Amino acid sequence: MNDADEGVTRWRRVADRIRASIADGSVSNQLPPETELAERYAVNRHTVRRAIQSLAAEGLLRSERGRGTFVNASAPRLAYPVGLRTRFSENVTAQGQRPAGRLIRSETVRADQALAALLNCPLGAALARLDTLSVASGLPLSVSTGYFPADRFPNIVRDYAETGSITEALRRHGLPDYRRLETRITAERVHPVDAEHLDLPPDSIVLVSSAVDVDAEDRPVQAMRSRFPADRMELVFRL
Amino acid sequence: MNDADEGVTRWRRVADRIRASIADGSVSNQLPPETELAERYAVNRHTVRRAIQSLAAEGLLRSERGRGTFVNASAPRLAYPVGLRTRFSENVTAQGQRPAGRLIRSETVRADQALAALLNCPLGAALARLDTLSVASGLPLSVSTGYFPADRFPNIVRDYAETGSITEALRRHGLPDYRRLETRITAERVHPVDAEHLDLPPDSIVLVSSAVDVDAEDRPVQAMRSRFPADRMELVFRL
DNA sequence: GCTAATTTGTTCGTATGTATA
DNA sequence: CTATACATACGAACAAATTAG
Repeated sequence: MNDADEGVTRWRRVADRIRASIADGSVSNQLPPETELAERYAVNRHTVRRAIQSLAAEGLLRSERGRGTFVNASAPRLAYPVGLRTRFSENVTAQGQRPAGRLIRSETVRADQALAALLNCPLGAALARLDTLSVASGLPLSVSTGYFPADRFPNIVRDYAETGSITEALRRHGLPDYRRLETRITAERVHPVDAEHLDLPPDSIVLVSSAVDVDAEDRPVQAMRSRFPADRMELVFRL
Repeated sequence: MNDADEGVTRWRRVADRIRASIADGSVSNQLPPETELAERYAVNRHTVRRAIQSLAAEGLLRSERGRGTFVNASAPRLAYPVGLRTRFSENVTAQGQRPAGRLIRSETVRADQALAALLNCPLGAALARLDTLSVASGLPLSVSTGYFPADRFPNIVRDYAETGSITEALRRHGLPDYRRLETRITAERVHPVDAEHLDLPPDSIVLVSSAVDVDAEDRPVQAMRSRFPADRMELVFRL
């Protein structure tokens, strides 16, 4: 406890030394066991664990029970273009992937204040809620919750289940085209249910995209809220 | 600890009970002390701390040394419009806030592969790197790292330091206007240095916006990478 | 396929430091 | 100044998952 203490806690100093050993390449893939690190840095195993936890929270490390602690390989993110005519299937096929949409859940709900405002419909109006999972080449890319006016799109659930495509389901209701009005982006920790569908660890980060699509007459068609794995995806806006 | 164990760890069960006590309103502001919770749930104080840590990571709780543990009030996110002519100062003033930009750090670097491609300049070209902090009404909104061709904007650092505005600094170099070419959005855990500047807990989430601005002749003016606190901000794209 | 060793995860106990009321 | 409350740190033991033999 006497060496250049500087008021920095031990676990931070351990974390810094681990970070440095990765930066200078002396550790590239797997870290030594916690017990060994504890001995090397002359601290308790708990202190090492606290340091590793901190680095894992930054995304630098990843611990696997029974196996060890590993340096995270940072794979390039998949670019997902968002624009006036955002279509999932077009985006994916443009990158040489096989798209697929699967219905997770559906129900009919009443429009609350927020949904009524977004969809420009009366409070309490019947809405079809569709929870869908988008997959490209076996890798889950997003889970989306979409709300559609039930009177205008009575068979949206069946049509989506049959085609796996919102675009196609809407076309069957006589809507040849629609466009994106506005997209709001934020990020948060993944909801446990979404983590299951997206095959993500429970402390992962998701990009949350909230958007409204409108038809040619500017009437709202759907309000949707999509969650993307932040470490696999990048949303690209070209203006 | 024999009741319906289900193989769920104790700290998770404690976390669930705390979450429930918040959801049903029996705890609205401050949590009881850790020692009291430990006694109430018949577990060690460490187990309570592990549960609280988990809920804090979700953003539900916030611990303050010497004071206690509090339920986080979820404030509505500040909307930050992004478009062809994204200007920090205009965005902020439009919402009745007082904008301010402060220079954190600056240096001259050589363009690596990625920067050369973004800025359409030779590999190894001199670039001015500016790290800036944007604040509105005392609340830090973003940290940005911008790269500018050093030959074209020799005094960018001084001009920014004097004006606190990139727009104004570029104007002084004879560039009356510029526009946003493309914006790429993803999210990640905050870097410790950024956490300091943004006044964020070390495990927070930041939205990362990577963009290139170009002049009227489509020549790249700056490549920038901005980090926004995800729990305070929402990026809005209107197309 | 089974067992033992390895490695991370959880839980207790105890003590001390540091910020706040 | 004292009491309270969260933060750090050590030690010990066992559980759970994986790997090696």
